[in-house]
Amino acid sequence: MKEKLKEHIEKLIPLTDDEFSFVLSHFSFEKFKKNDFLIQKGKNVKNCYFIVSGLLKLVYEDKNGKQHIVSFAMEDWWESDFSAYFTKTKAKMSLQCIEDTIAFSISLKNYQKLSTELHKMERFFLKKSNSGHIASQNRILSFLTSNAKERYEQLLKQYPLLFQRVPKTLLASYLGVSRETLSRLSS
Amino acid sequence: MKEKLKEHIEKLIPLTDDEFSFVLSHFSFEKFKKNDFLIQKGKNVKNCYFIVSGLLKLVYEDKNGKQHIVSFAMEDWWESDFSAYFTKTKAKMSLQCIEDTIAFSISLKNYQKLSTELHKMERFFLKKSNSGHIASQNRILSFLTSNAKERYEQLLKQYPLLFQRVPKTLLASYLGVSRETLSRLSS
DNA sequence: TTATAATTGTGATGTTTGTCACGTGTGAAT
DNA sequence: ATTCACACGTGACAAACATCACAATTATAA
Repeated sequence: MKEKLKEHIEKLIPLTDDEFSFVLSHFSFEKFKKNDFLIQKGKNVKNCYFIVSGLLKLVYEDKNGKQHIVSFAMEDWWESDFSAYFTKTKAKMSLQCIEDTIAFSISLKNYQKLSTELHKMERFFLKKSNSGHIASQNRILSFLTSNAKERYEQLLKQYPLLFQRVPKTLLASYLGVSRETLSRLSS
Repeated sequence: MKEKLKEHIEKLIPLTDDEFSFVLSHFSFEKFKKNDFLIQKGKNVKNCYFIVSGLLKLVYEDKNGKQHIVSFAMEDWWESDFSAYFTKTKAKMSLQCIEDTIAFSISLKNYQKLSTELHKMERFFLKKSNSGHIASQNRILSFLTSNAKERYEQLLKQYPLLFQRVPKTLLASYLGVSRETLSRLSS
């Protein structure tokens, strides 16, 4: 488990063993069951999570109670309701397990402490944040340039495994189309 | 001009005068005319820009030659083709002036140097990147939860001034609808 | 000024997508 | 074994949106 986190960080920033021990001391290790909530809308967001294994959905519920999937979170991903996390406000979204999940969590206090005390980690978080931003921009682009069918095919290509792991309803919700339309696209 | 940048940074991170001088030495000051390109697709992306005044569009051109607006950039914004900038690859998007524009630019080398040598600035960039990520996620949410008319009204509410400054065609391209549909929404 | 291009609105029409409804199959729980 | 929730497909219809075409107005440049 520790190795997973270490290898992940070292893809961007090499760390000595002592440095990694220091890093690790800022995290907690947590296990969750299918359907558990890591973040619940309306509540405080204590942590940001690094997913070791499992699968989650970051979900926004609109005024009509309809659920929209902002993101799937899987192995090697960092996820949270970042807006609520960083500004210490109530969650606007929920983060819920689609499968049993193992994760490391870090509180905002520890995130800031770690950033300050180990410069390398601030650099790591910066790089991660930049790639998150770029990934979101690409998703925006897919909405601008592609119709439902094309977005569906892009998703298939990018995450072929996702297909067998999550119900089509959730894929539809991620793609921004109705369940029925997605069903007709597959045929 | 300098004051604009200083005030902007100090909204997040206080700086001494000496520190700000040091920061400033990493930037260049540039002026652009309407229709000028700051970034051109297919070319290298030398800089990230802080917009002092003016208005720009970050545009992606699809395989059919159709243009899609990923973002408008205006006063107090940071903009670039971040993916190409950070990975030193060719631009997939263009950044072009809609109006005459004044900006500070910073090269990747100086961005990294500044981050390393003045810890505060790495923290500043991290905060900026986080808010950029959050803003993009909100835009994704607007595609998931809202139809063209609602997205149009949200845009109006968020940037009322934009309306008089840019042709409707560009607004339509930002919203992901056709020019004609947008025109009919307004009435 | 004059010519030319860009911007905007609007009608007609077709495509895409959403919604409602129904049926079937599957798996989990009692 | 039976019940019940969930997942999935599909038909019928309505709504949203795109595309093509044309006209009028407003910049812009020669």
